Amino acid sequence: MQVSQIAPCCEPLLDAALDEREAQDLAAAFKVLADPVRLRLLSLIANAPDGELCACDLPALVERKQPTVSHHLSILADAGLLTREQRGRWAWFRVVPDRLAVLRDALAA
Amino acid sequence: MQVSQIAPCCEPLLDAALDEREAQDLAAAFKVLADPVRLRLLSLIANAPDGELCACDLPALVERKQPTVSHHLSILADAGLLTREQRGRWAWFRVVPDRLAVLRDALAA
DNA sequence: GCCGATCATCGACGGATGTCGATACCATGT
DNA sequence: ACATGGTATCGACATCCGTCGATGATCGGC
Repeated sequence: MQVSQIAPCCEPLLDAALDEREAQDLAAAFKVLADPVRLRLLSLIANAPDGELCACDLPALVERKQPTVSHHLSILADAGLLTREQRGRWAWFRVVPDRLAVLRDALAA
Repeated sequence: MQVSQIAPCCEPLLDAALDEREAQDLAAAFKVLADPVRLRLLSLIANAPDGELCACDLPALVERKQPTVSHHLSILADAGLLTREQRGRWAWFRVVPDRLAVLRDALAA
């Protein structure tokens, strides 16, 4: 999906008109959130017992096959919304709340 | 694009795990924002002198042809992010900040 | 060193989406 | 009534994206 790290790119939408590059960056960021599987992965990981979840459990939780889940986790991690930590055979993921805050600020009044 | 009105659908992402329907609704809402032309239209209209802009000026401002702009305006209006008012031959658009607030709340900590 | 398990990557397929020319619709002014 | 001009709709096209089977890479245990 060609994702780059979500970063503060511009004033809030309602405070100043976006130029073309700012609009592209912000749209790319929202595109990451514009998929129901990715939203569920984010919320499942954020609400997991210790704030982290093993990739091995996720295909069953979101009802998708393993390559599909891996694909979505990559997109979320590339955007900086998740961190990935390899522990033995297993990959553990945590959310990075600051990245969501960037998008929230773009929608501020 | 099959858009329905943006409405509060769920607890903030980080506060509770989304079920499948909530995730679909929220993803559909973010999909509306996941396009650079639509983001520019929103910010241009929000920052216009009287908070409104005539559709006739928009193709030049966003550098797209008239059918393309009309298409994006329809998507934004269907989502409830814009209101459309016909005045004579011209269509005037205003933003509905409350709808953006719904999405901002979904990203709250 | 081999095997099994976990996860990423590749390739292919189908459906969704952005774009725009052509056209239809509708309100206004002559 | 007609012509004009702004806007929405239609149809077509190219591209993008989600999905998953097959495969590859890597790690731990036997």
